[in-house]
Amino acid sequence: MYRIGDLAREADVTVRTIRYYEELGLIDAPDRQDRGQRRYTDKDLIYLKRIIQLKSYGLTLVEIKEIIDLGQTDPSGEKRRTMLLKHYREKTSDAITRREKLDNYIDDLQWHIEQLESVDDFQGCPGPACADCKYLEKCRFAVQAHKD
Amino acid sequence: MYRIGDLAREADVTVRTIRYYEELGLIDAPDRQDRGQRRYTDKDLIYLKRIIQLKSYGLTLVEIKEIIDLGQTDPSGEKRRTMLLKHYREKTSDAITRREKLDNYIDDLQWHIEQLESVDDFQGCPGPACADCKYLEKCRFAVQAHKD
DNA sequence: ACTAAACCTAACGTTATACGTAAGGTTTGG
DNA sequence: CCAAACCTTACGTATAACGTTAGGTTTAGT
Repeated sequence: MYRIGDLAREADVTVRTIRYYEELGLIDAPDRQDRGQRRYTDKDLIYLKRIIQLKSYGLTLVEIKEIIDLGQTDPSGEKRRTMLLKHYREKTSDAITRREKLDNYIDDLQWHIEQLESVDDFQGCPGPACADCKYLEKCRFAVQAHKD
Repeated sequence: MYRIGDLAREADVTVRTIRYYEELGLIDAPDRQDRGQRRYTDKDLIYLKRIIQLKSYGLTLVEIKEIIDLGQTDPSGEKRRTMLLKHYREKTSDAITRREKLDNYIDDLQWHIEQLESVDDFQGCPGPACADCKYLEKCRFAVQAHKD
């Protein structure tokens, strides 16, 4: 049994954060001892840590709630399972999209680094130096690609 | 020569956005015709598109400004080149870190999907069903890994 | 020469996220 | 018994990236 302060320490968040998550419905309102203080179990700690982990993946609290809510209702329906799957697959493809963008970004930085290391007049960019820049194609592509 | 509205259309942003970027120092204040309207060149358009591209990579306007500022000063110093390289390398490793997190997230979603597809009592999770869940290890790891 | 559309500056407003913080009172544990 | 930890309510905060008036000026086409 943890008191709220203990739970906060274990999960490395503030007490306010825990109450806030409860308010949002991210975690269940726990059992209360006699006259009112919250008491948590290990299971609660695991849930909380999962939330924090999802946050570290870049999800917002609202998105996390969506995921949690899907898992909460209707203890065994097949429809529900299907919905969950659909939802997870959407999340996955969103994430993959973001990943592709990140890859582009890293690639972009990469050739800028290469360019900096190899090009002489690295400050005249873009400018006359473009004429014989060996990264010209990537550069143009990078800019043009934005047009969709 | 573009007027601000033309530039906005070409880059698919609003006029306000362009003025705002100028305010932040992301783009140069362009030459003004006689009595005050902004006139832009193709070079300006390229700059603007590059900014938009960097935004699409998930950078904030402040981060974009940092990158731009580095490229602005001191037209030929070697120190500057070194700094730029350092900065770009930092950005790269930040991005790689983010990509790793994204990968974890995708992986996480992936086995949740697999679990949903194969586990019977997918709602008793976590709970007694954990005892013979074949994803137990990943699950525990996912939660524990958060401790750092 | 006229006029509607486009432009100008200045400055306040907006939406969203994720809590922080203060106030005033109650519970708990050593 | 008392300080530390807890409780609720509710207002405050910070940042981001523009949106939106308001009130006036410029420009381009007829």
